[in-house]
Amino acid sequence: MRQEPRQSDITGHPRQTSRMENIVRYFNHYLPLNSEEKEALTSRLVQRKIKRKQYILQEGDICKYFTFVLEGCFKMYGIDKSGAEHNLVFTAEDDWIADIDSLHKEKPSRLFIEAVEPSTILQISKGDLWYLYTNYPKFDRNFRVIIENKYIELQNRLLQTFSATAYERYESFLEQYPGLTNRLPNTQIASYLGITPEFLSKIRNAKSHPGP
Amino acid sequence: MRQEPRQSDITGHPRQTSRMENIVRYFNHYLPLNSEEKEALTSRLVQRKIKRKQYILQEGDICKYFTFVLEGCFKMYGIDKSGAEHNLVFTAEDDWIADIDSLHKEKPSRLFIEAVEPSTILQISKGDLWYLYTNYPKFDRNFRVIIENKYIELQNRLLQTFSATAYERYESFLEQYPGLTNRLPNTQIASYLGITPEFLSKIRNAKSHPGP
DNA sequence: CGTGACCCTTAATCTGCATTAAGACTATTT
DNA sequence: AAATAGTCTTAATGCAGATTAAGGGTCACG
Repeated sequence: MRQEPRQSDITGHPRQTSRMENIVRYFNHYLPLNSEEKEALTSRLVQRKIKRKQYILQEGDICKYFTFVLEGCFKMYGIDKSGAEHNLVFTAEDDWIADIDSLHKEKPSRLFIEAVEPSTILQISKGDLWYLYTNYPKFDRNFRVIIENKYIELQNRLLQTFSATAYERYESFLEQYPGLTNRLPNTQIASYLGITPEFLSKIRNAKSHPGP
Repeated sequence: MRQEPRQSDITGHPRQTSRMENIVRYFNHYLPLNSEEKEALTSRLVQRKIKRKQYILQEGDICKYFTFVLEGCFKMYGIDKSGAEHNLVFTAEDDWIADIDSLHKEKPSRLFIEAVEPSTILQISKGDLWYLYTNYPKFDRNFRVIIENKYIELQNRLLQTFSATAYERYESFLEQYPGLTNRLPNTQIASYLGITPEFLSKIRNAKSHPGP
């Protein structure tokens, strides 16, 4: 049913060269950085390649980095006491991911952040980020806006969770993340929607064979 | 069952005097303001008294203000297509409330913000807030941290919603908001927990008469 | 190229919570 | 002080989605 080859298949062998320009371009959507700020930022970023299923944060660890995704896709999830995973967010290209609670308060995280595809990321440590905040106020501004947008996303998600059925939430997911639908297995989408894969299967079936 | 008199009963006739010093004290928990910043902030705040059940934001309106609660309590909620309310957050003394989505993008809100007690608030308009951001970088910083904390709160709430039963969520609510338990009717708490008042009643009953 | 680790689906059964209804109690308004 | 509107509880019935089980498909990797 998954028609298109995955991103990683298209790309072939990703080059090992630095791709800091992507993050600079990203900031142009907010308050663009001048050359001094660019240098301050890029000199503090570390580029890493992450394999599928590799963690960049595990439960119990303290989140040390704010991570920018250049390529690939991550899920951030918690595990309940019966062992089931619950996806809080997906994060793909040109987006940030971190457990802000753990990062800020330097307390052990209750979450995992795991690559669902082979990925390339840029990471900045908390200390370096704080340095940028203190010395270049524009970063305070830019990250304020980034967090605000993430807050809005979560707020809409929470409202949906309370006020819509699983079927409606699935429809919304398809509209909101058309790019991710073909990249993620249904088990992951089900976990994001707060239902079981079996029930998602039922929903998809009902959708393609609508009753009288 | 509600033993203690409400805040408003204790206070009697609240004075009409300005209480800007509360918000200045609040900012001391973040980056404290110097006298110029205090003046810039307080000269842009408007103090208002709000009656119980009065709205400061209604669905369809554009959210114009960031609101600081001096006294009283508000709920922010959405209404689903069958007319049921779903509380996203409660906001009491020394906390901020706004529909950030509507405020930022100047689009009609899908939410209501309503006083659940007679309240006193301070409001700053979007334009004035943007002025502060632009001219006093400390406000970028302080509001970044405020939003981050609100993001953390929502993230924890979403995780709980997915991974805990209604009974467990009720227990958490009691732990996390002991001060609000006696101030809010159970209908409002049920709406926050994502259940009906009837089922909350059942939970409370099971809690006080635990089976064998 | 085979074998195990996922993944997808169907179907039967089960359950947490909703819905509906109704009565008692309690605030708030007049 | 009465009228009204909101609140709390109990109980019967209903349903969305979980659980369990099982069969078949597909992909990664030795």
